Formats: sequence, structure tokens, C-alpha cells
Amino acid sequence: MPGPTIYDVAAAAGVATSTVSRAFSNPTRVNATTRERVLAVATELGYRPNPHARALLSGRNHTIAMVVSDITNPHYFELIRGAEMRARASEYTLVLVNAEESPRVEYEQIQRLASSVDGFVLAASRLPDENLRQIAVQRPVVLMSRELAGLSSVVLDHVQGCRQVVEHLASLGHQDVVYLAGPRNSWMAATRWSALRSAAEALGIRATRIGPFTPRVSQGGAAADGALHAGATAIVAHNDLLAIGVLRRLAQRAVRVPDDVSVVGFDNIFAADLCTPTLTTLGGAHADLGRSAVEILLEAVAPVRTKESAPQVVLPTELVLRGSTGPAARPAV
Amino acid sequence: MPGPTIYDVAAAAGVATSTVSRAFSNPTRVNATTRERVLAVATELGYRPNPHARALLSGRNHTIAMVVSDITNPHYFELIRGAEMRARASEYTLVLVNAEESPRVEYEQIQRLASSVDGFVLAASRLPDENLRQIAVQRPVVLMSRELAGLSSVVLDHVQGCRQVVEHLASLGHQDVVYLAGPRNSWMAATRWSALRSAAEALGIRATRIGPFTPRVSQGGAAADGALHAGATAIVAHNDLLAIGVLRRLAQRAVRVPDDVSVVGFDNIFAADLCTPTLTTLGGAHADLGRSAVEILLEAVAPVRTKESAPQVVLPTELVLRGSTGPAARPAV
DNA sequence: AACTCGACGGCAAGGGGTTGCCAACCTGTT
DNA sequence: AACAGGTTGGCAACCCCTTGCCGTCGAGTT
Repeated sequence: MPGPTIYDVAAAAGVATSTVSRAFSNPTRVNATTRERVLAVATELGYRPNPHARALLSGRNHTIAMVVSDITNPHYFELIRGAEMRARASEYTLVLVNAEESPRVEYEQIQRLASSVDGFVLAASRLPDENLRQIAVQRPVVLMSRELAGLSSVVLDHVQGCRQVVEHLASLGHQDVVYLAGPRNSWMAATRWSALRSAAEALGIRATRIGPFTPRVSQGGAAADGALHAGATAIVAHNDLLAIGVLRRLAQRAVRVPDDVSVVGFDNIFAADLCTPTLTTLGGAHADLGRSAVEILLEAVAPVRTKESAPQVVLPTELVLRGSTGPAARPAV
Repeated sequence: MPGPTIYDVAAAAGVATSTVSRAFSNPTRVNATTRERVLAVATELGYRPNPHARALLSGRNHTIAMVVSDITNPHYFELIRGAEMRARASEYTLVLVNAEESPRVEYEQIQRLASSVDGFVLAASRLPDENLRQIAVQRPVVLMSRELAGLSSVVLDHVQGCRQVVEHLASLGHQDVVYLAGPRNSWMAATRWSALRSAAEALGIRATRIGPFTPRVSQGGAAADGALHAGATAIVAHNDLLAIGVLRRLAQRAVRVPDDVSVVGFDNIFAADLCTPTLTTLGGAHADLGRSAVEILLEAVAPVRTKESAPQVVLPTELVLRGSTGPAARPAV
């Protein structure tokens, strides 16, 4: 069970353990023919270096953790997938952690893993800035869907994206938009709202915010009712799940979409194309987001070139027009 | 950066390192008051045991890997979620690995991780039996959605479930069912087909199989065309993704569902309730499946009671009736 | 032929905990 | 008062690999 060690290989090859070690980790330091022989013996014995022993000394172990604020949200699947693929491409192992929308759980998990992983990708972290900074001191960190001065991050361009959303709605004649806010400690929620508001202001249309709502389908009922009460002709939901919940509730209340009300979501999850009506939403290359985050993290973990300052990457969004948005209803005077 | 070690704590508390070690890992072996003091000093110094050092000796490191045949499939999200939660409850770390539907990738990844994790949950593994057995020799393994004599496993009861499906279709008057098969090396695909066939036989209705198809929405087109060509009035797709693809194609070809053709999927993914028509599907408590798998694995990794033989758990399915199934069309004579 | 220098291999000291074994001590017994 | 037996703490080896340092040896120089 405990496979052959470096000693077994050394004995079998008639060299010292250090030579075996170097044959693997520092090829230039050992004669080519010796190396060849060692490697041959090693494969013959089925030797595999023990990662723990290696990690003990180096402190690094080719493992990174991705912490996700809520693994239930299908939006993250793409991010996770992109991250996983990128990590694997560099032979890094990805540990997946669910924070259950709880800052406390998130923090505890991070601390628990801090000494066993090389770095963190924090997706939509709900932690306060100080905590993030403190964690970044312990280990390299890349934020995802969140920005913080001094830390690396990868986000979609929501300023641009929200403007597209508002312009789209404005061009359909909407004068009144209501934003269904996401969780209180979500950076993304705050960013979307401020971007929406300034875009609305620039275009001279009214924007109001209600919420916060937990971004689940189940919360769509309350959100929809609130939005109707606010009297807007266009609803922009914090994300697609909430938007889908809104669509359901509206159907229940016999409010026609998009005839009476238009609905827009964020994330462009798989289901957005399946619901009825199909959902107009602000998407982006989410797998790229995941890939990019891991790439930056790996650069911080195992620098290839000179160390740069923390990059803050902004990727473009794309507004996906579907069935849930249409011309504004003529106001019932 | 390299936090305080057991030596620092020992020095500060005025005891030997072994005492500190035991204070943490073997509380009965050290005097209660001494222990208290050691722990107090440890927390004061912010000591955290180094997991690598610990793993070096014990070979175990409170980490398990979950290998998923295709992380893109939303079906796995629930499984992953259940597994992640259960692992966390026992303070185990879950490593997520995507096999990209490739046995080779799957095998390589497993081998790469074999020495750094305590055990494996293999979800819908595409590996041949011999490989699985061989891996099980190296590390504890729990199969998910797959059974193999001698190995632990957790599956949904597809014999029962498929009978429900067939009975449902039979009771709607269908005489002719076509099964759109999943990947060739998928145990689940084989199991579903054989369960469907014997259920059909028992009820005296005809069942044919076409495929295999990669279970993606994009493959639904070809699958649907094949099914129509086969002339069945009811289509049972290998999973919901394929079923949704089928629904799309049918809509495109103006085949009415369920008036002309009924469609059934498997897995009850989130989107099954959103597509048009909504999808009848065979589901089950998938999070429980994940939870259960991890539970069994943990028992094998760190036995609490006497070691038992490999349990093979079968959880019940539930047939979720929605809009995509209805009475059989009167045959056009 | 004496000398320099680079290449290569080996020795041994960690890295941070764990654990078998022994010694010291304390308690209670006869 | 001597002794048996149980507790508790310390010593040191060990887990497996990495790496600084040194010694050796052979090739190249003059």
C-alpha cells in the first residue's frame, strides 16, 4: 500500500536519494545518463513522489481552492468549469468550497484551508473588505465578480453591460425601471445598481430599487409583487434565478410578459433560454472568467516572469435579447 | 508567514512537543489541566497544525475527491452539493474533478490524486470494471450511479423507476416506446435500457433503442429525428438534457408534445420545470445521493465501528409528471 | 606534469508532526 | 514503609523528500 519511496529507487538504481530527487525536480543538476537510469528504475518500481512530503518542505502543493458564495446557483457552474479546466491544464488540483451565502462559513472555510492550498479564487465573496485583505496577506487571492483596490480580480464589465440593458429598455420606450436588488453584502448587487442608476440618469429615465432579495427562484414571488406595486414597466432582476421566479409570479397574476411588463436578468444561465417567455439577460463568457481567475492566481502562486502588481481584469458582457423584453405598455391614464 | 509550529507552542507552554501534539490529537493521553494550558497558549500564538506534516505520517489528510464524468451536466450539481455539504460537516475537504466524459482523463486524474486524497467518490464513472477494482485497492472508493460487485455504491432504483415510467406511458395508451441511449460506456445507460426493456416486456409494449447519443441538448436534434423515424409515440431520453434537445427539435418540426409524441427524461434537473412543455422526468433525491456516497466513503476512510463489507445503497426514485407526457395519439391508419 | 575548474553525486540537516518506549511520579495497598 | 499499578510527560526515531554544502573526478590549460 505505501508505495515505493525515493529510498527504494535509490537503492535499486545504486545512487543516493538526493540524486533520485534531483532526477525528478532538478534535471539539469544530474547527468543525463544517470537520470535516465533513475527514471527507468522509478517507473519500473511504480514510484510516485509523495505530495505531502513535497509540500511539507515547499509549502506548496499544486492545489488551489475556489470558494463560491452559493453553489446552488447554476450561474457558478460555468465559472467552476472554466476554473477547473484551467487548473487541470497546469496540473493543479481544484478544491471546491461552498460558502452557503454565509460570510461566517466562508471565512471559516478559508481559514481551515489556508495552510493546505496555494491560493484562493473567491467567487462573489460576501466577506467585508478587511477580511479579504487579511486573507490576501496569508495566501494569493483572486476575486471573482468583485473588485477591491490592491487585490487581483476578474469581473464582467457591468458599467458597460448595465448601460446596454438600460439603453435596450429605453429604446423600447420604457421610462420607469425597477431593480430587484441582490443580497446586501454582494458587491455585484451594489455595482449593478449603481451602474443601472447612472445609465438611467444619463438617458433620463427613472430607476428605483427594491429589495434586497435572496437570488432564488422562490424569492421571485415577493420580488414580482414588489415590482408591480412600484408601477414600473420594466423589471431588472439581480440575476436569472430571481428573474425566472418573477416570470412565474407574473404568469400567475396574469401579467403578460413582455406586453405589460418587460423582464431582464443577469448571468445568462442555461435555463434562461428555456423558460417561458425566454429571458432577456446580460451574460458574458463565464467560463473565461473562471479560466482567467485561475490563470492570474497561478501566476501569483508560481510566478513565471517578474512579479507584477495585482491585475484587475474586466471582461466584456453581452446582452442576450430574448422574449421577455418588448415595447413599453402604453400607460393607462 | 510560516505560522508558529508545535515547537513554539511547546516552548511557550513549557512542555515537550509530544505533549502539544497529544493535547490536540490524543486528549486522553494528557492531563486535563496541562492540556488546557497548551491549548490556551496555542490559540494565543495562533497556532494551526500543518496539514502536510500531519498527512506525511498518517497518509491521511481529511480530503476526498469526487470525480464527475461531465461537470457540464447540471444533474451533477445536486450530487456535488450533497457531497460537499456532507464532507464539510465532517470537516473533510472535497476536491472536484471533471473527467470530461473521457475514461483516459478520468483515470489519469485519479492516479494523480491517489496519493493525496483519502478516498474517491466516482460519479457515473466511465472506466471499465478492472480499472475500478484496481483503484479500489489503492484507496477507498464509492461509486455513484454505478454498481460493481465488491465495491460500495449509491444508485437510484432504476428498476423500480423505469417500471414507473413504462407504466405511466402504458396507462396513457402508448404501445411503442423508443429509448434514446446514453454514452456507450455508461453503466447508467445500460441499466436504464435493460430496466425499460424488461418493464416494457412485462407490460406487453414494444421498446426499441437508438443511439448512443452524447447526452447534451445539442444532440437532441439527431435523437429526435431518429425517434420519429422509428415511429414511436413515446420517447424516453437518456437524460433531461437530451430530452430538452428533443423537445426543441420536435417543436421545430411542428410535432406537438404531448399530443403527437410524449417525452420523458431522467434526472429532474432544474430546467425540466422551465422548458416548454415542462418535462416529465424520473428524478430522485440527488443531494441525498451525494450525501450518502460521502458518508459511506468516510466510514471506509475513518471507520467508526467495525469494518463492514462494501454497502450498496439503492435510493428510491420519483416520477415527476409534467407537461411532456399525455395520451397516445390515435395511430394514423 | 601540475593545476584549475566545472560537473556530478553524496552526506546530512531539516520541514512539522506523531508515536513507541521509557522514566518519573503519584496513589493507594498491605 | 515497601511496593504494585496507573498516569503523565519527555526523548528520539520516523514519515518522505529537498537542498546547501562538500568531496571527488575527469577534462581542459599552460
